[in-house]
Amino acid sequence: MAEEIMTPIPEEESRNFIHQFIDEDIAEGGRFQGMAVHTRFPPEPNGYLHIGHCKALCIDFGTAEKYGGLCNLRMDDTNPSKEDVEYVQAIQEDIHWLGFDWGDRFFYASDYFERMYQCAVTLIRKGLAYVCELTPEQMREMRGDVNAPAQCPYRNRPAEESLDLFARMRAGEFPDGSMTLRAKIDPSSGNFNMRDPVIYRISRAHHHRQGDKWCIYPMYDFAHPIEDALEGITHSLCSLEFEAHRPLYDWVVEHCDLPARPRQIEFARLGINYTVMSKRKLRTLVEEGRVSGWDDPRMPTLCGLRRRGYTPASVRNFCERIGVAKASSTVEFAFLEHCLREDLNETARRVMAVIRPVKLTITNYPEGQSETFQVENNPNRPEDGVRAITFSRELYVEAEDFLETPVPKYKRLYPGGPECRLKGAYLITCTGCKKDAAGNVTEILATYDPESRGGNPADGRKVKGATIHWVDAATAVDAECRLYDNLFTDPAPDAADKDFLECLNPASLETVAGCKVEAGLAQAEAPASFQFMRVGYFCLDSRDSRPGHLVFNRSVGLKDSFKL
RNA sequence: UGGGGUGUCGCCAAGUGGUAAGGCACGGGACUUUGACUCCCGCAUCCGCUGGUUCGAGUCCAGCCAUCCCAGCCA
Repeated sequence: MAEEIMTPIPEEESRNFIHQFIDEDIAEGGRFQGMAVHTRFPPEPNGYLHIGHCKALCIDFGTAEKYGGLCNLRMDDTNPSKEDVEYVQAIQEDIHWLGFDWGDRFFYASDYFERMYQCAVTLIRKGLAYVCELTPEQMREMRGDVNAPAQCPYRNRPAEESLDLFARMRAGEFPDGSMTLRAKIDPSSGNFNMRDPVIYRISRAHHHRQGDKWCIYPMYDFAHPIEDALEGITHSLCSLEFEAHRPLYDWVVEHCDLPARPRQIEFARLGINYTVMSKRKLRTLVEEGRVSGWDDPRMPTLCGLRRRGYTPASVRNFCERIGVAKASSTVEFAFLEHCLREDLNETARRVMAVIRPVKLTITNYPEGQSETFQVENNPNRPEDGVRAITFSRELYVEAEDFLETPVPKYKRLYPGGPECRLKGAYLITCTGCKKDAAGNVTEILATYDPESRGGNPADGRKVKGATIHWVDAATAVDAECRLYDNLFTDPAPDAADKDFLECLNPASLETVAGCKVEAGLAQAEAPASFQFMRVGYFCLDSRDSRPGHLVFNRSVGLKDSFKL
């Protein structure tokens, strides 16, 4: 039992700059010394989660776990005009699919509206907020510039007056957009977020949970730190674009008499080449019908990746391995594919299917005869068992596995070519082919060695040719395959000066009919991923579960199969 | 322009003053009942640039260059 006496190699502690900050915070003399680390994942329910959110999820949940703390799930629903319940459910499902668990800590920012309102009143009383009647245009004009501070004729409105006006804003006395509550901070700050930012606006949009209870809604910069503080969050991890908002975050934390003092730390969001990640752009693709929906297998959404055959483990592993830093980066799609291949190679069942079939006749195999072979489902996992496949005189093989005149180094079927192995069956030698009037190969002819059952030659000789996949023509089932490729042809469709719709890849979806698959595969339960002999990985479409409808990841094909 | 960030191999990314980890990609080889997988080997004399401090700098200092974000009553 050598493995029992071997001391386990400790997992390499993965550390990033966030961990360093937290270590300092909880160390003696730190901001949160001795306290438990508490984080949160705060999606706005205005779209589906994508793989970029998985990175945030890994950071939020991962950081809490690393420090033995907790991570809350919170819907950041402070802008009713963009949000919808449809997304709340989908977001939860996708997070669970990835395997993250928020326990009973599921919250809505909108549940804090009353307390946020009280915070605003507190600010007004302290002389730190005032009701402003400037129109959006006026406010923009009066925001000032480098040399000129912002101006506002209402800035010195007495607290009593603002208190009254703010209460009447809430009561619905004023039309949308006519007034705002502004924080009184610094009209001449170089950071425009601090030039008396709006913290409440009037909007009569219907809220998906609060209904029409409110007609004033808090702005993100005001609401978020309050949400965090109320939940006892110690570390509020978010993406880089909020960096310039941190002074405001801290200002709210300091002046609203909150029960906790959370700290915001920013990290670079995920970018992947050949794809777009912004919700706005993904929404455009859906709304313009460029894809079939948020769960189109070409989308980087979690539901899309799921239909494409990605496993939760592969997506999470990808997000763990790309690291966490502050330098904005664009990870190569190839790395995501690698993570999927790595997982599927270990866990996926192997199965045979022929995408572009050509008949192969074993001329010396008795007509009418048939036999059954037992083949392993996964050579890496014997516990996955075996399945039975039938074999007879007429088979189908991949059209690209035959060439009438071979190219250099070709080691598959061609007249006079090397002995090849039909995976799990017999050794065969190509003797010729039949063609139609147009010269297309319609049938490949070969002879087999009866003394090589299971692919093992009786004399133990080495096989020079390749091992190729096949299906029995008598029992194969017709299937339709959808082959997916990158949605964009341009590596950087997200680039600022580009119209990302112009970069769409017209060949991102190819439907191939007339594929031949093992009978068992066509009956399998969706969703499941399979490794497809030599050509790639595919899964049964989890949405369209009709037998024989396969999603094939062309771009996640087994690497480097012989190219003609 | 003002404010806030970032610049280490084609792509991520370690590195916290002592002489450039790792992964992906790529190239070569071995092995192989998936031309896959696996396994070996190779792949930054150099860390945006220029100076400076130091016995010694990717790591400290100064200047410069590049690039990203903000300047919504979005988040």
